[in-house]
Amino acid sequence: MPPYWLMKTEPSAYSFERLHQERTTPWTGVRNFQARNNMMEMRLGDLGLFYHSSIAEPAAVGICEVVKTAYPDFTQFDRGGEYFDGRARPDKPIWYMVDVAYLEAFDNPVTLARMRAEPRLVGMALLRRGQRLSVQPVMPHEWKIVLELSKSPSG
DNA sequence: GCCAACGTTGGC
DNA sequence: GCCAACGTTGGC
Repeated sequence: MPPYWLMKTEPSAYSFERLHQERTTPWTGVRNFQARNNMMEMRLGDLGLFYHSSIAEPAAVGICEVVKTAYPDFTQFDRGGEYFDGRARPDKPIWYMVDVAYLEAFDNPVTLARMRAEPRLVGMALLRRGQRLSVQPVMPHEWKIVLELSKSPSG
């Protein structure tokens, strides 16, 4: 099991700043089976890169920690809500979520462009052509390199 | 069970 | 706003 993860979010939907304020949040709204399965593999204390997508400079901005392992995503039962799924039943949930907590912000956000330019990150799931998974595994060496990059400004 | 159509994601 | 990639849906 991969020890590290990447949590992708549009900051307009849920930002790292907001997680900082709230300290912890349920990771609701994941509606992709592979991403869900990744969350179901998460263990307490697992760490994740917090990634801001769909902005001018997409970037990993900090680190979050898994503080509650997978349990049913309540938004699937929220009739009329954005994430409602009529196929789901309380005794047969389809979608799961974990709780994540704010851990630390990077001194220097590591932009997607910078990751792409790093030869040692070739093969990272995030950089694979067409990769859209909102919850991804991160390999230990990739984790190390991203953290290393965050300690120095780019350019 | 195949696969075309459709919808969504997300970088650019 | 465009569009490539790819997951999902549904007709057959």
